[in-house]
Amino acid sequence: MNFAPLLKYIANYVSLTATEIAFLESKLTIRTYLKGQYIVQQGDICKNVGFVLSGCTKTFYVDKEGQEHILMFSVEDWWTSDMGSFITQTPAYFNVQCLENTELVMFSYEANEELYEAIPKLERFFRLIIQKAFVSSQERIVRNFSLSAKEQYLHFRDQYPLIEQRIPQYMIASYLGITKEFLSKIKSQLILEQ
Amino acid sequence: MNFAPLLKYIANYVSLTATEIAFLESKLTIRTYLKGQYIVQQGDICKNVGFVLSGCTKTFYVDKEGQEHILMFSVEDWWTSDMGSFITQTPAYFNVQCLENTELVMFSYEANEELYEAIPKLERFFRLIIQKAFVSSQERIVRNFSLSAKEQYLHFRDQYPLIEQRIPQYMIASYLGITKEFLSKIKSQLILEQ
DNA sequence: AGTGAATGTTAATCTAGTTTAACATCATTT
DNA sequence: AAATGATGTTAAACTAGATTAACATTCACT
Repeated sequence: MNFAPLLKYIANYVSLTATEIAFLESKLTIRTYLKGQYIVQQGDICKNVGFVLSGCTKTFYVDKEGQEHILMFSVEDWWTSDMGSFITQTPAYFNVQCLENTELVMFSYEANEELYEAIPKLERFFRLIIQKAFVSSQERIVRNFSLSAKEQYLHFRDQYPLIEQRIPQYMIASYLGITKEFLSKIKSQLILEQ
Repeated sequence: MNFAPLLKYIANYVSLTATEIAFLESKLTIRTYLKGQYIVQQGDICKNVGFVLSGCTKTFYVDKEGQEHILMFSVEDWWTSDMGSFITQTPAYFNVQCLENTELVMFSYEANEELYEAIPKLERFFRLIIQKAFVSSQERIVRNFSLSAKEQYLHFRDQYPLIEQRIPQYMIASYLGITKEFLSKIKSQLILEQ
């Protein structure tokens, strides 16, 4: 059970005693999924929030035309879940699927509640990371309506250079909200421009 | 000092004792702004999160072309601030301006920190409301790339029928990420369709 | 009541990004 | 090495929404 990356991550926000760490670990589980497996499917109740130890997932939504829209990718040291489903324990709107073999630390709904009761510092920890997630979600909304597709792609490439290498281009197009054909055009334009 | 709407709102999430309420109130201030006044300007450090008692604000971003993009409206029982600036105490990205005379309960950064220390239930409260804000921000991203402008307008009208009455149409267009001319076209189409 | 500013409408022209469809490349399995 | 499926490219035709510009309406103030 390798909780080290999670503990290091938490230590950026709050500091836990040895006893608290032991209690925390006792409430968590580690689970591995194979490439292609679903962690959550649209309509499920999302029972866990996962912290990625290794691998990569995509969170996406299939619209009424059957089109897939990718909301986020999660790699090492990121979180993955359908937060809406998790917090209200109602059917999920999103799918979460593994793009690689993926190892996760699982925080179940019940474990989270117990952890908040027992260790208020963890409530602070989650408040802090959700605040950050909220802010970056808002920033993305702004980018959506103030940047062109090309500018958004450049921003993505800039901000997540490592993710771009690991993920097929048509999924990046879906994340950016454009077609794979248009992303291909943008990339060939960028090559000409250099 | 009329904190009643705030206390009622908080009671939906956590229950406070009379002593806790007294302490909370001692850390808060109420401030009124006139229509047109700025609560936060791009570049300021956002010192407060405001809870709207009455009135209405818009949170917007001015892009490099000078175009204004409205991220949210806040009316009674909603929150208003530049959350990114507030949590990191760095210069704001957004402007917050009053669309009506507006009365706010102000939570300063320092007050918030003291409140979290003194009353862990308030840390829970903020965690819960930020979780909700994060989820609705994600839902908006999905709508942005899976709905047409017309569908997005109908969704807005459905979800915020009262807000639509109070706000000029060109600001609603800005919120939806379309031009006022196109929103006008959509509305005349909808009238024909009936 | 009349004037100017703010808000809203209409229509023509334009463009960023979509759709469709055919083809190219790459990786995996047999 | 051939075959299959997954991924990526190119180009032509199309469309949702932007831009521009002229005009209409409503509001707020003297």
